[in-house]
Amino acid sequence: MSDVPEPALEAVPIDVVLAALADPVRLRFVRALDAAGDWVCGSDALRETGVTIGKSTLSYHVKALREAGLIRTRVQGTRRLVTLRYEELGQRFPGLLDLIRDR
Amino acid sequence: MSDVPEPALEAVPIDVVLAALADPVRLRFVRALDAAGDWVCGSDALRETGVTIGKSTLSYHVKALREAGLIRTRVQGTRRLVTLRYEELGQRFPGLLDLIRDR
DNA sequence: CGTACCGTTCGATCTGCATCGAACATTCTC
DNA sequence: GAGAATGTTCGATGCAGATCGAACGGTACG
Repeated sequence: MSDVPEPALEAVPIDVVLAALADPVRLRFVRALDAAGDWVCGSDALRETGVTIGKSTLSYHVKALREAGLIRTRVQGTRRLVTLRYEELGQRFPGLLDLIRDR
Repeated sequence: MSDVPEPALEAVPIDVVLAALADPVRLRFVRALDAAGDWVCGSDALRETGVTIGKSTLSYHVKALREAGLIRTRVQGTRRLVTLRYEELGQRFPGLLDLIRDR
């Protein structure tokens, strides 16, 4: 179980969220997570995006997204599963996820 | 009306908008424009933010915001008046302006 | 136990962006 | 027409962020 520590969304300013979403790799990654809609292995989600980056870079981006309050990370064996924080995001930043969905 | 050319909002991807808003100076500037709620001189809006940057830097940011479809620029004498593109933004990116309003 | 797998951390590097100052353009005013 | 005010453009610079590879740390599984 043991989740990776994450910030309370109330403590996250919109500035940080916008900065997190401004990176093209992270934006595509978040969209992939949204398409998955549930807990998913980060490497798998990355593969969906078609973007190829090193694993250290992915780790860097996942950390950025977690600290921006966008995703949650759970340890499962040798893997890390991630998911969007749908409920909390909907409360704190209503409409945010709708904005980044395909249009 | 709007003398300075601006993109059609349909042609602007959300990526560009997010990148435009990710800069702290531009975000504060947009908030100042939103507080004004109407055509306003960019230099005056900047003064409201309390941020002090050179005029060339302001020009650079205004251009970025315009090309991101967020603001409209009108020439009035020796000045440039700017305003948020409220109606179009509300249609193309509903909830976007609400997100960046104080919370 | 040893090995393969998945991920993090760290240092180095490189690129893009924000910033500035100087020069130029435009318009208003006297 | 001269000068002041506002703003744009351009070249140079500095810095933060994205990227990589190497080394390390757990965990599953033979």
